[in-house]
Amino acid sequence: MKMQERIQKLLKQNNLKVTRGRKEVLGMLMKHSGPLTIETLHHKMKGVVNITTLYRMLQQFVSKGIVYQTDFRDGKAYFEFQERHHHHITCTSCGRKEEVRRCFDMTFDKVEKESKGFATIESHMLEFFGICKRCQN
Amino acid sequence: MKMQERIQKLLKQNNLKVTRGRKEVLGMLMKHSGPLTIETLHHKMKGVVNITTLYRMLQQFVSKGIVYQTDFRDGKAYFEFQERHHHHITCTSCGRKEEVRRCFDMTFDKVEKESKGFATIESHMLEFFGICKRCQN
DNA sequence: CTTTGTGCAAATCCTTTGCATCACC
DNA sequence: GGTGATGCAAAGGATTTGCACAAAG
Repeated sequence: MKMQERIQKLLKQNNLKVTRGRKEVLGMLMKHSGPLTIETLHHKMKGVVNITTLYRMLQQFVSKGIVYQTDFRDGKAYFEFQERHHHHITCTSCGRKEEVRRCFDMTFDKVEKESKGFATIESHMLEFFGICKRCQN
Repeated sequence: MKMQERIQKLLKQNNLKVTRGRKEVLGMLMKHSGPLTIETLHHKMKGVVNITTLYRMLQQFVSKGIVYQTDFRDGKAYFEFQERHHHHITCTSCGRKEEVRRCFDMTFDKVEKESKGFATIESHMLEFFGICKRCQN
């Protein structure tokens, strides 16, 4: 399936109107591998969407589960398209990031059964912090 | 070992001077179970430490691994003493939080071996999001 | 034509910085 | 006494809100 088709379907499935802005932003997130801040995304989308709209759009995407929101302890939110679910490791010295492909979903299934007050688990956020080889020297 | 003794030792081990503010903040974090925002902590510490100092203190504690910093996608940082390492599940509807006691460290050890550009993993952040039983009805 | 999305400007909230003073070791 | 810690005021960034207008279904 072509990307544009896929985007259209994704939006409709989630009761979101198919607007130019949403198509372009989702497209950018799909093409770009790795987490993006609103600021970076806004830069890439110059003239397409206002930054306020971007905030509102991403909030919706996250709540619908289309986009993964994460945090690297640097005071801003990061967003990434959920192509194949994965995580990251961030260097606490220089900020360099590497993708962690391993998926823990099987392990995490147990959490759902053990969380008494909860009906369902919808998502999780997992980030690793360490020192990269370059910084260790 | 008494709490005050333990705090003193913890600070010295990490080359941090033993000040009244640090002792009281660490003490509060140890007594309180569950993650606290700076704002809440500041409220509890009224007259003891300035909010700026609190920010600086917590930054240090986190970088030393004494305190666990996490994020619940609500725009503020949360801090918790690392008594026994654990995680949380947050209701995306009402914000209710439950402790997730299960520890995944054994599983996560594999990540270290697989992260080519990284020398060590120092910490990780893991949070679950879902719907609590109360909100499901 | 109704509902939902968007842009703009302003407001709000969280966090950091600079600098002078103070306290621990 | 010297280094690191603290307080205060101000600055800096990220995110949200209100409202009028525009676009999608």
